[in-house]
Amino acid sequence: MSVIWWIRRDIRLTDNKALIEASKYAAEVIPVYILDKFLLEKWDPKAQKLGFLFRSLSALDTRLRQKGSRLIIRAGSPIDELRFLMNEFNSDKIVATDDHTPYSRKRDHEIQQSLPLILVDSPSIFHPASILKADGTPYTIFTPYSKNWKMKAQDLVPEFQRDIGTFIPISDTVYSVNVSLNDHLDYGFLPGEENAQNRLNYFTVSTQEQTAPIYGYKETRDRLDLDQTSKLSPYIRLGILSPRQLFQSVNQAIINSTNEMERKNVEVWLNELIWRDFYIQILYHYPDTGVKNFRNTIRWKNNEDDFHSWQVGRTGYPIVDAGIRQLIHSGWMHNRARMIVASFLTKDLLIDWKYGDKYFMEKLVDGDPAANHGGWQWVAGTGTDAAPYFRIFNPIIQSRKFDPDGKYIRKWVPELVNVPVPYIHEPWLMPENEQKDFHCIIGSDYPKPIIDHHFARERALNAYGNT
DNA sequence: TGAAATGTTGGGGCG
DNA sequence: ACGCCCCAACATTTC
Repeated sequence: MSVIWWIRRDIRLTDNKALIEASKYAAEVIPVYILDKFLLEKWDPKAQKLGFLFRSLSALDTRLRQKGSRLIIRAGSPIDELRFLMNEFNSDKIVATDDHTPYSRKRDHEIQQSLPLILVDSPSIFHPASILKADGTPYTIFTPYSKNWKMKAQDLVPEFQRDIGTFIPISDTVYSVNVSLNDHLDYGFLPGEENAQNRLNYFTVSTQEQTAPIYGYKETRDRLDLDQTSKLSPYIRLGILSPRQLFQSVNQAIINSTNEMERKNVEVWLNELIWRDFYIQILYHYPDTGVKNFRNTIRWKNNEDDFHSWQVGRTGYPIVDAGIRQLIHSGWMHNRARMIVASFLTKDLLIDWKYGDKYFMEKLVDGDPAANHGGWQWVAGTGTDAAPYFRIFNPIIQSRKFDPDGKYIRKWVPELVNVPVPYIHEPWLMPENEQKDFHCIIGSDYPKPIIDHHFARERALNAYGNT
């Protein structure tokens, strides 16, 4: 008898409770990843997120081969594939890390009706059902949630298993990977556990030469030109890093901080991990968070031309277009840029956040339903713990504040590469002769703004205020 | 994890 | 010297 280790959002050997659990049931563990045809059909086959996934699977396969095993990848309907695999490998159990998205829960529930699927652990640090208000209902406001989270975290022993090493026995059946790993580029994110561990180490552990970026996170995280964020999200999204290890790294960084200011910086990043848990539990308790507003009804305009301009990064607002193009070209976007482009779509263009949510999910290598729905609803002012409806980002002010020299803009919007600093945030102000001098004619080389922000702001206040 | 409008204060120019 | 105005700088409120 063997046991199937069904890998989903836990593409790692380090600190994998499902793998440890699986190895308790049988001497032979069969590592399996199933490309879900229901999800695959919806995805652009050239999307970076697929490239990153394939390469991460490939990296896991390499690690498994070093241990005398290998990864079996199938494409199809999970329940059918699992049934085939159980027959082929004479398995009597399937073990997987639990997942709390509505789709995963429905799928797993259906599978459990006919197959012995055992779910353990969670992709969040705390299980979504484990942090509740005194009356047993879920939190819908972040601040009290985070207080409770932090209190519970004091008792949490953040220990993780380095590697389960020789626990994996040989599985000598060889299957071919039926997806091409070479069609996809993964750009900035190096796949696999080793790269993920290196990045986590770089971000959280200081060396003699330099202080770890986490100790400056509070001050620099919003700067688009400095790019001092952790860049861990794609690894966290696929479970290439375990949530326990993230928690332990943060704790260690707090212990290692040399002063109050450093500790405060680390706590801001810790807060981001708590936001992630918060939105995972929101989606768990309110499964329609992705399809309907948590609060408020907005009369969207949903103009198709406007949406298209936004999608391709041709709104005429450099900071908005830079963000979108970073997403298109790298599969990732700086967090500050995400807020700016999201505010522009929902408030300036009055386009339903669901369009933006869907677009982000298609493009982002770190696209996670819970965080994405939560973030979009927050910006749109329709969410659980939403930004007030009148909080409308001014793309010019944001640009000046967080990309003062236009370095980020010039990197992603090459049409503007010669535009000098005084005009970089609002190039339409350039006189015609300067447009010629800088090889950037507004209206042909680079678009005119598709909407006037001051007009758009008033319109948004009306649309939001009258609901 | 905003921004604009409005209010207040105080310094400097100037008749 | 004085009052007046302007406006920058900052604070508060409003959307």
